[in-house]
Amino acid sequence: MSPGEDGLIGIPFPEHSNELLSHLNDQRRTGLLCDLTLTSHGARYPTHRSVMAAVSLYFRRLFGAEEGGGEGGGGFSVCQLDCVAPDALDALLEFAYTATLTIPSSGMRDVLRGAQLLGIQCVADACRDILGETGDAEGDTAGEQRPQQMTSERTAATTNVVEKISRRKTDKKKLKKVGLPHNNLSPLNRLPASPDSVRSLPPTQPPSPEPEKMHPNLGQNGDLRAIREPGRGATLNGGLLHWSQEQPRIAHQPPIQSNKLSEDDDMEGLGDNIMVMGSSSLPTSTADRGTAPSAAGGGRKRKSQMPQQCPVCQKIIHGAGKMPRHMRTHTGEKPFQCSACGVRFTRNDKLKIHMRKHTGERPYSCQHCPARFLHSYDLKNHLSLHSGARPFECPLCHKAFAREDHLQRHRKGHNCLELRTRRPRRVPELGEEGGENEGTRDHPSPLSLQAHSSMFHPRSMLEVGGGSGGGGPSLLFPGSIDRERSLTLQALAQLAPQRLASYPELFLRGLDMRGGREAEREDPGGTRSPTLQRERWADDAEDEEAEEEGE
DNA sequence: CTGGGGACGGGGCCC
DNA sequence: CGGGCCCCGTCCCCA
Repeated sequence: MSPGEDGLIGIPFPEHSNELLSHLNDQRRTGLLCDLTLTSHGARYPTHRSVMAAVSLYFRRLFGAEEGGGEGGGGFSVCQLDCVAPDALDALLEFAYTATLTIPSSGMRDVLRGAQLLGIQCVADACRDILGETGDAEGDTAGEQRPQQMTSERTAATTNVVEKISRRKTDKKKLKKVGLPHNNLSPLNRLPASPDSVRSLPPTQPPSPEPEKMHPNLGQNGDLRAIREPGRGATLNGGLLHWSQEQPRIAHQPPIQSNKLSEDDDMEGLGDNIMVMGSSSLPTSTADRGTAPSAAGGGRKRKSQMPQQCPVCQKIIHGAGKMPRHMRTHTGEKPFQCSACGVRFTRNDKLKIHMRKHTGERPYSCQHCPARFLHSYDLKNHLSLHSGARPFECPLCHKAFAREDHLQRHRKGHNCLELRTRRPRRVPELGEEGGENEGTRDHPSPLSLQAHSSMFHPRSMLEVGGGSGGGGPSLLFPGSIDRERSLTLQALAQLAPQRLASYPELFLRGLDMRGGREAEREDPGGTRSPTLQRERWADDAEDEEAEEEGE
């Protein structure tokens, strides 16, 4: 962008907001400049009125009313919130100052209650989502009306587990679109419980929810994503916040000592009263990982390091010493700063690569042309240009791409409007029967990509299943959505006959958010691989389609 | 819309 | 066990 017409130059300071929040949190911890004290059952929490007003609709109204009343915002300095459990209040305050919500599963309800009372919409949404109380994709709004007791531990565990699935890399993209959770405090039309009522320890009257109606395009995890991964996108810099400092608050729920409680385990573990953050102390062997997919896929060697479970996002982090690195994605801490340009990074190795830009070092050179690259994968991508290889083919229009992400973008953007009329030519050497040769992580087979996620896109299915039917034409298999849905539900029964039958929407959402590749990676060659399932469904659908064409 | 570069987070391997 | 290094997949941005 060129300098402004009027000569004004805007100099962005991307880290300012992050550092600001970090410093505010420091002030809160030390009690510096705190002008508001929240109390709950005797526990006192010094805080800042401005921060609370920024994050809580309740406080915003509370202080706004005061100012309107002529006190200029200088009203009371102590607010008794016995209606919010101390632990929940602590978690909410932590969220307010770090954009990261860290709570044990057992305290989820308290936090939800507190978030509702205080009008912290995104937190309430996240808690409801995890507890399975959100209105689901079928428009069930009963969740909000459902008595909390009606949601059994099993249900909570189930939805929790599924939520783990959905809380994946796709979050980053959507988070960036949504913005920081603080920013996501959308202007509510309805007001929270009135300040007075809250001050007088009022009923658990939800301030206002209906998140899905307010952000129909966000998906049910929109706010949750923002909470779970604050460091992404807008790069909230928690600054001094270290994950280890948060450990005490979850000390009663130690990370998994061993074993990979991965998504594939989730499916197995449904109904086993899994408390995600606590997790059962599973045996160290891999026997409980079901069919030991590593043996089936012949994939990479199982690393010896103990996997650890992130207390924030419950993600299993493999590899020794990787947890601090992962936690920086939550805290936004970027301790590695470029001495040349000041850009900060969460990891030292990333800074090192970044420094190549300043040194001019491009260690990866192409053997066929003078091109040189900063990254090895750039060279890899580049080499595909020389080879002309386009191994990633769109199953619908058969357009080939050299890069997998370009194919994904092609499909996600619904850029392909040409419907497949027949099964594409298959490359013989790839092999297609049985899925043994479906490709490795490093060299994914194009065949494995044929089953695109939208083959059974939950949204489209649910929309159609919701009875509208008359909406826009489906991009795939027009007229066969019901068939897809049935196939999907069929597969659901295969995946988890008893446990998932009641939660198809959650399962579908999880698969949708998760992406097949990741799932496959976690269950290579396993029978629960969504990618394989998709392939089967796709093949089934194709077979049916071929039959129809034959008729 | 596509090709290409860059950023970012996770995993494997090694010390 | 922690950390460095490397590779990978994914996403975003720009031309």
